[in-house]
Amino acid sequence: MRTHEAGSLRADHAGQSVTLAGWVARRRDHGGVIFIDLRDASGVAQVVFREGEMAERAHRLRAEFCVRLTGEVVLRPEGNENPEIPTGTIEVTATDLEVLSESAPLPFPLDEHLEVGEEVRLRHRYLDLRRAEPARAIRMRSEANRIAREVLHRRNFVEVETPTMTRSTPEGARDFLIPARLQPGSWYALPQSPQLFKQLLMVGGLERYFQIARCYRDEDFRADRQPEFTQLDIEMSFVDAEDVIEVSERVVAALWSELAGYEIPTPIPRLSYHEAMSRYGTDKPDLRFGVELTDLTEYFANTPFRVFQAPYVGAVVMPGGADQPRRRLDAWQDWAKQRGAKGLAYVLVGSDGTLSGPVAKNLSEEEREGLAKAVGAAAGDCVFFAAGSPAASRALLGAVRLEIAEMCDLIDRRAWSFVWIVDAPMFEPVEDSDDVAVGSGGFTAVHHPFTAPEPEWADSFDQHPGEALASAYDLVCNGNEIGGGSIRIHRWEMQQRVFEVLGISREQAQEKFGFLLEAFRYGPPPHGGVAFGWDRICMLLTGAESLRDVIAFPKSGGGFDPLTGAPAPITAEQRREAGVDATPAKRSARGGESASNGGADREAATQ
RNA sequence: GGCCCAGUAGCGCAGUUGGUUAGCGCGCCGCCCUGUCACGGCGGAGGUCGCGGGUUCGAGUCCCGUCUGGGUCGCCA
Repeated sequence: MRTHEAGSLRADHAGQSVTLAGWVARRRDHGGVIFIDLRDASGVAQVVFREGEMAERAHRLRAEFCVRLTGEVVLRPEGNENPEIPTGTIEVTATDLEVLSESAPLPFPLDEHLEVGEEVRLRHRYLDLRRAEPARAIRMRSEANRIAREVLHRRNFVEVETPTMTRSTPEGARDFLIPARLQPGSWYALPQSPQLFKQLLMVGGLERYFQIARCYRDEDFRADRQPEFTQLDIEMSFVDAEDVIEVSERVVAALWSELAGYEIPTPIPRLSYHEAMSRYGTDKPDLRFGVELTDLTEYFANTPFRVFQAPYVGAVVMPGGADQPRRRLDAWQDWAKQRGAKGLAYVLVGSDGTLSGPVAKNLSEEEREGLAKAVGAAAGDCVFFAAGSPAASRALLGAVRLEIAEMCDLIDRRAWSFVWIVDAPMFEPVEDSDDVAVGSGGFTAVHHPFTAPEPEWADSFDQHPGEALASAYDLVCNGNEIGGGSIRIHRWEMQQRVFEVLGISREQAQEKFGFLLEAFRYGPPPHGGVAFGWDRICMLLTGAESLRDVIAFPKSGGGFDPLTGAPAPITAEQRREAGVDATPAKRSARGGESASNGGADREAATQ
């Protein structure tokens, strides 16, 4: 249909007759001479129509008409080159023009220079995708898929598709459900991740599995959360954590090398969960800047200030923050309250080193004396404090840290920082997590209930569940968790002990995970794996602002698809046929009723 | 579920303490234009001010409710 792609034409094509096909990106009509920017997937080329019939026909062209044309490639007249575009030295003098299809007036201009609201772009995503930037993001994602497949295929991984209509898998989230017409009243669930299937594939002897897997979680929306999202899911047999980390680093290094032109220094440094929490107040620290938390619990052990008579007192320093106007400091209070804190105590360090602010006068003279040194504050800085339970206080200070980085512009936008967070606890007390516990043991799994302990805790994790460390690892890039995984428990006895800590009875375990436990009766290999949040990785690699930019047809808030209008009501007939309202017939299926999952699993989810 | 912001022409936005016929830019339609490249010139069309109620002589503007979108906390990795 065409002989060349528009964006491929160069000066060497001069003199050739070419046939192009694409869209009218822009028309510049001078009456006697008309210029058309013809765009196809490869780029744009200028087409010239001169007087006579060709000009007459070109005059009727409009934006986004789909056309095919033939003409001669010629060098542009001296002084008329356009250095802005790769094809700027040439133009095509049209000798024939065929309108393949016309376009109605556009709902929004396909103009790189204009801002268009996201909602209208998504409603007409097929038009949005004709623009350079959205198209680039989608193409880059395709490259990311290719690179991951190449790395993994080279290492003899097997790409396997797992079901999307399944029994609910135990992640922490709500399931999307599909009524089963042939068993009215019974429902499939869409998988929250292929977690259990990939473990079954290990029992099945595949040894090295991967999948670019769609996952589904029915939770409320967030800036970067979609109800359906993609993981690069990996599982391996006969490995320890080092092996999984090594493969993960190969994948990530290849992605960043090819798509971001950045060579990730490997091995990627590691930080213990404990250290991350105490130094950065989060398990996904952004290490592109400093500003660490200081633990002042000891420092204020005998403080007269009641607020600081707490199990934990910590601080974080805002460089140059002492000259913030009162209004700004008040805004911090509101900001902290919005996060559920009572407020945000602060002390200003004056240019002469004296402390001011409402908190300062409550401190003892001794405390005031040594404070700046204790937190590493200089004259002109502002010190923010949080006091209370360690978890909540650190979380608040961690958020303050990010806010400071934003305000003081401490983040190098071109920098990449990667870090593994390791040695996370296996369990956390229920009261800390607010999770709906799977069982009633007073603990929930930090990762998921199939995560193995660190080898040194294998014998004793159930005696000290609050301290036991998991053989788990999370990969963090610029403060985003982009991947996570663990070594799994593969022996029945150990699994049983974990269930006991979680307060899951044998019957409950059988009901919820019976098919996995049965599989584990037949010589399961030691195994472990990892899953990468593919949407977020693509977002980071493309420099996109939003997850939606790297998804071809994303949903907007409330799970609504602005293009198709899904979800939509169904007819009474569909409703009846699907058995939505039917009561399930009693049957002795293995596993029993649909497994409700509490906050059992948080594997890898990293969306 | 809580909180914050937004919703005015196809798109992006302005609209003062409530006051005549709701504006601007782009786009669209028509005409003109032989070297533009975000072409230019002249003319024109296009509005349930998200929706519903209320206050008022009078509401785009004030109040209440509601819907949609974005952000955020809860939730969710």
